[in-house]
Formats: sequence, structure tokens, C-alpha cells
Amino acid sequence: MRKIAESTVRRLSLYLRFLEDFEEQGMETVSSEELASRGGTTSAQVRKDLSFFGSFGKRGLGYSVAELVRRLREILGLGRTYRVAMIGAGKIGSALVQYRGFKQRGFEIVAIFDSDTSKVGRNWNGLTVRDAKELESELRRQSVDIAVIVTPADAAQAVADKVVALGVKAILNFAPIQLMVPDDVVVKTVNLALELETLSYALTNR
Amino acid sequence: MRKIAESTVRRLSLYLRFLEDFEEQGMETVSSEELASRGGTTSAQVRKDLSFFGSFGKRGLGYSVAELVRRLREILGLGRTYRVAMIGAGKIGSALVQYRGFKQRGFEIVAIFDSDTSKVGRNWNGLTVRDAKELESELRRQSVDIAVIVTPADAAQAVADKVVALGVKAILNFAPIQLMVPDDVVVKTVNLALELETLSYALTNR
DNA sequence: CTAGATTTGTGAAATCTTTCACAATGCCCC
DNA sequence: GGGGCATTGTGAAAGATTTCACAAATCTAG
Repeated sequence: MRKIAESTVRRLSLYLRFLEDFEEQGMETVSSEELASRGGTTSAQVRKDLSFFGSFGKRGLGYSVAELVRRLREILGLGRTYRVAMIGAGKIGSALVQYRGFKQRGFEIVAIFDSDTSKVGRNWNGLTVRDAKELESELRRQSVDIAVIVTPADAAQAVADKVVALGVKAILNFAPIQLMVPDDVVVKTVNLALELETLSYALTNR
Repeated sequence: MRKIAESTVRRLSLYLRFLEDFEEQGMETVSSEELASRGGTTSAQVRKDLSFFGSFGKRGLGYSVAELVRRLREILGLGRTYRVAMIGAGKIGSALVQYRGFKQRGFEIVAIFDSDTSKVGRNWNGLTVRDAKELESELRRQSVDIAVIVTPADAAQAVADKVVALGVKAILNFAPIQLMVPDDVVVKTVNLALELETLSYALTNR
């Protein structure tokens, strides 16, 4: 498949969100213009984004909401569930575990680890926090698709190395460092400091 | 000032992080190549990024770590402190309040609000959670630079409208919706669902 | 069945971002 | 002080993304 820009994928994900709203409101069809205005982009952009994957609309009429939802879910790979391991049972981990959007979209947290023995054994949303030492044996026992790294910065790279060695191909990283991983592993980093500093930049240079 | 790409600003913020590390390690100078390899980019990219703001290096030698740190902090607007109001005292808000990077970089949380009366009055890291009804009077009493929105999706737009009306020019949004704000207000949205779905896309289309 | 109104899909143009490549500069050492 | 080495700063080229603009398709009404 032709290489698709990350910006395109992010917009598709947004469109899907809007379409789900539209579907709930009982709309049957939607135009690229309606999707665009909801997402702060242009109708041409919407059509171009979709055109990379096929032609889903009807000229003169627009897109069937139900069909486009189905197609986007397929394109984004949301037709299955993903098994997620969370490494780090601190505040952010705790917030994430409770985040309903996870399960709703098919991301199922199957294990939580922490190296702090005072946290090990606690029950979190139906899951027992396990000792980080068991990470390896546990990931051998049950495969996971995605590792969420919510450790302090100085532990994150070691954790990443370990999960990569155990075959994990996708990492969602909340530690404020740049992880080094092989090319065939995808990493998304959510870096709060970066977001704050782009705000700061924008406030300063107006 | 010439319009600078957001991608450039984000990289500058990354470089600053690396430089702080280098400084701590006692390095006096650094080359664009060293910065680049640490950040997963190229030396030409580093030099181009910096060149938008001036020429800070010495040919043949590289950059003075201390000076570049100083310049980047200035460029990013980190020479001052920012007053931050947090709206929403749920799990994510609680994680953010404890996040040390906030204060470390000059972002001081000066008020926390929630509409859940069972949370109002609690002490969070030295701050009392206030009733969301007081948002307006409180923001009139003390100005804030940045509003962090950590409410459920269905409340977020109303909160945004209110803080914008009260003069806030920058919003960090954790609610999973697209906020509508006037052009002169900057919004950064951290949308977990989006990150998960780009991972899902990447895992599917390999 | 035709005219008119919409709205898609998509090449081509415009714009934006990254990479290339090399002259210019400064340091070091003899 | 001059030769050699390292590294910056930056136009120009290449590449990527967005916007434009219009033919093609479909619907509606008469």
C-alpha cells in the first residue's frame, strides 16, 4: 500500500469520531463539506484523504454515514481487539486504566506491571498489579499487541527494549523521552512538556 | 516574525531537553550532528530549525551548550512563569497536578475547579479544589495564561467558551473533542483515542 | 426525458517542509 | 602565520502535503 501521511491517518480518525456522532443523530448521508467544517479542515482535504483508500461517496449525494463508518473502521484496523499491557502503575497509568475510550475502541488492558512492591498485588479495575519482574514471563505466556509505557523517564528505555525483545510491535509512550526502537516497531509518544512549550511559544510569538 | 512550522517548534523543544542533559553531563559544546542523532533527525534539519531564529553556532566548533539552552528558552518563551487553571479534578487532572514537569518549566497551577461537589474543598497538592461555579469570579480576581481542560467531552466546549470569554488565550485540552475557539486563541488537544488509532493503523498496514 | 442543482474524485498547481551540498568560517598545530 | 580539519549557515533541489478547479456522476423536478 502506498505510504499514507500520518496527518491523513489522524484526520481519518477524527472523521470517524464525527461520523459516529452523525450516525447517532440519525443522519444517513453526509457531505465532505459537513465533515470538513466539523473538523476544521476543507472539503477537498476530506475527499483527498478518503481517495487514498478508494471512492466511497456518491456524486451529487455525499457519503453514506453507515458505510463510511464501516470503511474507516476497517482502514484504521479497528475491526479487531488489541491486547494492551501497561507498564507503570502510577497516577497516569491509573487514569488510563479508567479511561473508557480504551475498551470502547477495542483496546483491552490485559496486564499491569510496576516495580514498586507496595503497589504489586493491588486490584485495579479488575486487574491485579503485577511485579515488573514478571513482565518477561507474563508476555511469554500471553502475547500483547501494544505496550503502554507510563514509567519514569529513566526506566522507559529499558522497558522498551524488553518489550521489543519480547515481540511487541507498538508502543504508546508517556515517558518524557525519545525512545529508540527498531524500524519495525511503532512508537507514539505523548509528551506533555512538548505541548506546554508549543503553547508557550505561541503565546510569546503573537 | 516569519511563520514557523509547528514541527519546527516541537523539535526545538526536544533539542532543549537534550541540551539540558548535555549541560548536566558537563559538555560545553555540541554539534548539530550530536543533537540530531539524539533526536532521530538530521544535522541539516537541526541547523535549518535554528537558522530561522539566528545563527548561534561557531563553524568548525559547534554550539555552546549553555548559550543554546539560553537562546532556546528565550525563543520558546520559557523565561517567565505561566499561570495555569485546571478545570476538572478527575483522574487525569490529578495526575497532571502531580506532574513535576509543570512547575519545573515555569507552569504554575494556581486554581483547580470541578463541578462535582463531593470533590470541592479537597486539598490537592496544596490547592483547594473549587466549585466550577466560581470559575468566572476567580478568573476575574486573578488572571491566568493557560486553561487546562480535563472535563468530560460534553462539558469541554462550554468550559472553553467561558475561559475564552474571560480572556484566556491558550488552552491545553484533554477532552476527546475538537474545540471551537476564535483565531487568536491557541488550543493543543491531547487525544488518546487518536494516538491509539494511529497505532492500530500502523499495526494493520505493515 | 431533459435541465438544473449538487457533490464527488482527481489531476495539476501551489505551498510547505526536508534534504542536499558547498562556500564560509574558525580552531588547532606546526 | 598558513595548511588542514571540522562544522556551520544557507540557497537551491527534492519531496510531501494541501488547495484548486473542473469533468463526471447522480438526484430532483417538471
